[in-house]
Amino acid sequence: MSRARITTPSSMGEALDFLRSAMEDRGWVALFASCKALYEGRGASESSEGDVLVIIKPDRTIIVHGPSGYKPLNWQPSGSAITLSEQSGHLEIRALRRSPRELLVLECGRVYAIAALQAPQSPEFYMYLSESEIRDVLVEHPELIEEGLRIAGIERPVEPGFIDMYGYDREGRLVVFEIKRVKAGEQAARQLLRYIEAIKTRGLKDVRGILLAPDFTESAIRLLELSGLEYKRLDLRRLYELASKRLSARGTKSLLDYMRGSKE
Amino acid sequence: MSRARITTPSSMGEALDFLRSAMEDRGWVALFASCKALYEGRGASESSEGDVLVIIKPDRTIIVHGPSGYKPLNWQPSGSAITLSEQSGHLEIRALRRSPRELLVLECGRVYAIAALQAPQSPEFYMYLSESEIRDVLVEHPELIEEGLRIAGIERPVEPGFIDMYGYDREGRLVVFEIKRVKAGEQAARQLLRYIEAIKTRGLKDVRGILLAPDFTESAIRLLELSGLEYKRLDLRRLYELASKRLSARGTKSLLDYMRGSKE
DNA sequence: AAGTAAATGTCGACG
DNA sequence: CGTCGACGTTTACTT
Repeated sequence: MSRARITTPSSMGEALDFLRSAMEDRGWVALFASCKALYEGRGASESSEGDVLVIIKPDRTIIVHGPSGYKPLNWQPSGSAITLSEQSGHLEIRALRRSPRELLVLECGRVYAIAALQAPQSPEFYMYLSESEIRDVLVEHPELIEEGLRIAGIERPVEPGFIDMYGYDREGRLVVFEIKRVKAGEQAARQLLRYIEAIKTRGLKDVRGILLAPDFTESAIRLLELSGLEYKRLDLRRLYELASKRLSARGTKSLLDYMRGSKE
Repeated sequence: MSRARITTPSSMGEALDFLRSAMEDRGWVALFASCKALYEGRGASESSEGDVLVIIKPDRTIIVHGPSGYKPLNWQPSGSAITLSEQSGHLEIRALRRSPRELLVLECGRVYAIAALQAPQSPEFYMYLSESEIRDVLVEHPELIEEGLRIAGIERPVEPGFIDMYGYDREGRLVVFEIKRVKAGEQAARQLLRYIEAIKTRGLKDVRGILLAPDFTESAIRLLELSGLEYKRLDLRRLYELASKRLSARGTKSLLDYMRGSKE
């Protein structure tokens, strides 16, 4: 049996039946129709009838797209209660959200086509780079952090856990790094602080600690400055480029290869 | 004949043909597929393979939705140049935006279902051609620009961005083309000039630059003549006729398909 | 749960 | 082509 089903329904009853069965059991629906939208909630809107693409996702997010532009004409977020019915020759789709109370009603005069997909396998979408990939790039390009830095090791076990990366600055002082792939919060700052204090209690006084992240929360910066620690913003795009180069040098096709386009 | 068409393609070639013809005349497309997404531009992202819904709107907005949430996983705004191709059993969809320079590449390993809707045929929209479609026609019909011209490549990255198209004239001189779908202004002329200067600074002196558009502003023409560049008016009606023919002739692997491949 | 800041924010208006 | 402001902003994170 196929996971995908499609139809160009010849009647509203047929369309309704198809939609009902498609929406059972985590169904996913794309519906081309001519319809009118009514919305009431935080704002209010009413549209004249026109061609739209209605998407219903497995999590019951509903999105109504017009023929142009990035933004949907109407939508209702995940978890809204969707009910289908036939009203005097029209297919009516209602999506109700409880808090805040918002209602979206679609009145479809004509249904051109419906496609449905069962039980989607979600992509493990990840943005930019993993923490270890960032670290690998920084090991090869310590100048991105500061001039004269020499990386000496990674994943070094210390009392409370593992130090992501460490090295020595141009004056020979030990520098300990904590790397975060996403915005670093107070948690990350505290983690670095613990490592630094653990090292200092072992007698090594002249230690620098630097938190590396694409961004920092206010509270993280406050704690770092209070504790005499440092932080340095990472340019993820730059890191991404270098990581791609690294990977393509190993024969893995990366986005940069696509961007290079045709070569002669 | 119905405005809507649907298919659950049994091969990538079939999917590609369906998509190509669906994208004629400001068509809409909804595509259920398992695919991997690569994006680089203002940000950068990469996803593992997973089920997504790809929407292509009549204005060439492309939106990639995952199985949950309001926000798309990836997208490219209206007017981006969308090209379709088959790459070693994968369906590849590329959407290129020039300013800011952003590229989205979708590698679909499986295509579950495609639904397409033909937009209402108001006369002005009937003649709609995207920049990439104009370029594709010109690649196959360089004689529309001048006799003896040979097109050598498209979407070539150069310092400031991407060259739309380039080739060699009957005397073997390199010719760089900038294509505009609408009336070309000073901006477009400057863009071409930047490309030409970038190439000249690399040592290649004998380069021609030609701006291609249905019309030109006075200031654009002034700048072009001042800079020793050329311009050539495009006959959109003629291009449209050829584009329609191109798309209706399916299954024929064109030069474009080879050029889109990363190497020869 | 409420408040705050970022986003590939998008989108429109205006100089 | 910039900058400014609004958005049913959404989303993630802190309090």
